[in-house]
Amino acid sequence: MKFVVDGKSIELEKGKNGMDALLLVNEAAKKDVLAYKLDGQEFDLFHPIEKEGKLEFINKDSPEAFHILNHSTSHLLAQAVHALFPNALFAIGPAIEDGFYYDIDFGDYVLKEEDLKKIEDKMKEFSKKNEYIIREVVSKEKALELFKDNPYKVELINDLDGEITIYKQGDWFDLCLGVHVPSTGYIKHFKLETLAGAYWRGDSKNKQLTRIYGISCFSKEDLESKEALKEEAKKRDHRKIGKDLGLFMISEYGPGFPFWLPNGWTLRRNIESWWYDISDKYGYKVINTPIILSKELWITSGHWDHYKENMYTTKIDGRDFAIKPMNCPGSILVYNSELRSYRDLPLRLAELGLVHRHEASGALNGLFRVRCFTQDDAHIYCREDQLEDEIVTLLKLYNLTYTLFGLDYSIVLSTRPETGYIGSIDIWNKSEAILTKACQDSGHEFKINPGDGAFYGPKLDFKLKDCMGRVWQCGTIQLDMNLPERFNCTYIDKDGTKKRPIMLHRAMLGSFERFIGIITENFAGAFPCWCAPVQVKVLPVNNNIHDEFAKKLVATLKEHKFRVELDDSDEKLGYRMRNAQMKKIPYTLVIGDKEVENNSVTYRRFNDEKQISVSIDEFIKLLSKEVEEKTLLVDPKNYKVN
RNA sequence: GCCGACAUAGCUUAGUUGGUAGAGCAAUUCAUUCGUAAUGAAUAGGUCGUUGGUUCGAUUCCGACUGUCGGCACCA
Repeated sequence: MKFVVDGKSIELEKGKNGMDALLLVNEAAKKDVLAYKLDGQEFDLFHPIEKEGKLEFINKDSPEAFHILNHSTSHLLAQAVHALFPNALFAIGPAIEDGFYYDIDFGDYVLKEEDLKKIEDKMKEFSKKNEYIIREVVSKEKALELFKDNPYKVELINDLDGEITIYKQGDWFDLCLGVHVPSTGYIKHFKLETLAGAYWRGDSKNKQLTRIYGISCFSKEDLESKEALKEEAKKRDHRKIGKDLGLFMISEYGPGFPFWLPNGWTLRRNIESWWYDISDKYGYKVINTPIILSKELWITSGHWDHYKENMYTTKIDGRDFAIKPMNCPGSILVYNSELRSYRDLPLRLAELGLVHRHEASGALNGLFRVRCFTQDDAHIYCREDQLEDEIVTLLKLYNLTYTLFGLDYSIVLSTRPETGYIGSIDIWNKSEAILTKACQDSGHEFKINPGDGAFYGPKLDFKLKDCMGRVWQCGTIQLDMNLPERFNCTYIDKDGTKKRPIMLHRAMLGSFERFIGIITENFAGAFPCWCAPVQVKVLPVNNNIHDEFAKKLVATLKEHKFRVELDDSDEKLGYRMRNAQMKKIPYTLVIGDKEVENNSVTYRRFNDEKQISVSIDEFIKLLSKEVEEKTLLVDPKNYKVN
């Protein structure tokens, strides 16, 4: 057999079943090879091959290796569970982005957390045996016979056509496509993490199985660093930081309805104030529409048909009303309230719209998923010839916004679904072309999801990546050919005829609740000076001697609209400094004899031990500049939470 | 909504064959007035989520409810 390795062609003698040849290659390459790729396709090390091609090794350092190892670990888990619970029925056990899981039907037995330890120990036993993981091709009939006692596997097999493969290790075997590590001895450093419920085939009509999540690494260090990353994420949890910093709370009297506390509301007001500024600058007209509107409006918009189960309703004077779950119909009523000329377009109506949606109780999650939230919504009504400019400007605006909060992002374009769409193909094609070009020109990471658009138009989604590498979907830009039709929106064109405007929905932050949750975790609560709830803490060294000066300083800073607090409590300086640092306040000023004498301040910036003395005027200048330039307080990527 | 776990002081939490609870931080008072991440002492603070049941007796065992957490489903 001939392979190309590192650009060189090598010839190998084929062994009994192909594996010897590859083990030879392995030997020759002197690498820790788990599997290989031939012309880009992955194969097990023991998978016999007959053809020539470009051969690449998958060794432990390659990006595919983690996936393969975790997949094999899920098999090891199944082997162990089978040994301990012979009646358990196995469904599916794939590798996922950060580990693996296996969905198992334990019958009437309720698996306990303690059982995980037992299973782990059993897995270690099997790992020590270091059994080969052997791939075998069987006929569909043979497969159905082998798995006849497992209805899940039978269902899977019945959906399969062509080659059916099973993988054997010792006397355990499982239905699987592969690829796997050569033997169970490769699986050494793993942990079973959590138990969860999951519906068979992801359908809530089906039975719920027990899902065991785990993670597997090639070295102890890797496993530990992955665990550490999770610990780090826990420390940044916005629910914890929200409590520590007094940002928000959720009462049991209002599940999913957050309360904003003074610090959180200040933070939000600052972001809102920035949002109003940027909206003015980018030519938006800001409006506000009622949160309760009659049911007929929601019938016209189509929301009633689709989402009535998730809408809160009420009766007023015997007439049915609903609390708005979206702002678009309100915006459209504003658009339709006047006769519009082509000269009026583009009309950009923005709104901080408070919406309510009845989310399932199990979906609620801190500020990330709530039942009442404020969207930074806008609806742009424009002519077809204006669409491109609008999109290009929007992309600029989005870029500026996400950069401001230290968030990386990528763009996903979802295009026309195959069926069930409305509007002319012509407009779909044109707008998709405009969206594609604008995204490509923006130079940002950009992907297309063909057929994933809504029935009423194509959309761009913005996937934000925080410093922990987690991805959040916040911003969207959606073209809508549906609502302008339903509400009969028109404008009078140059030629005096009525035309239908194109409607764009857009939200950058998505919702303030969710977005503040995300940036709380991204910054770990160390918000940039411009939006930080408290910007400056003033600490007099001796509150008998320096208090007067400190109070005057606080008053001066307040005159300059800074958010300042004085801490003249009866505590040592070190203690008060500690508190200020723990509250992640950008600047802590220490006022002692030196400062009083020189009419100066000595400041310490958050997360920095340097002490710098400057005159009060210089400090004001410095702070103003930082607020003006909206500098990040910490680089989220490098900031380690205590 | 579904599967599972959890619920003890403002916060973090200890509390096993069932006999009504301890601690640290925070708070209050007193002393201390201190130069950059925790000064000391004292005091107060708990229907052990709610509610039924078992029991002579329940924070502890069982059930229901509410809420939270980890997932699943859902997310216009």
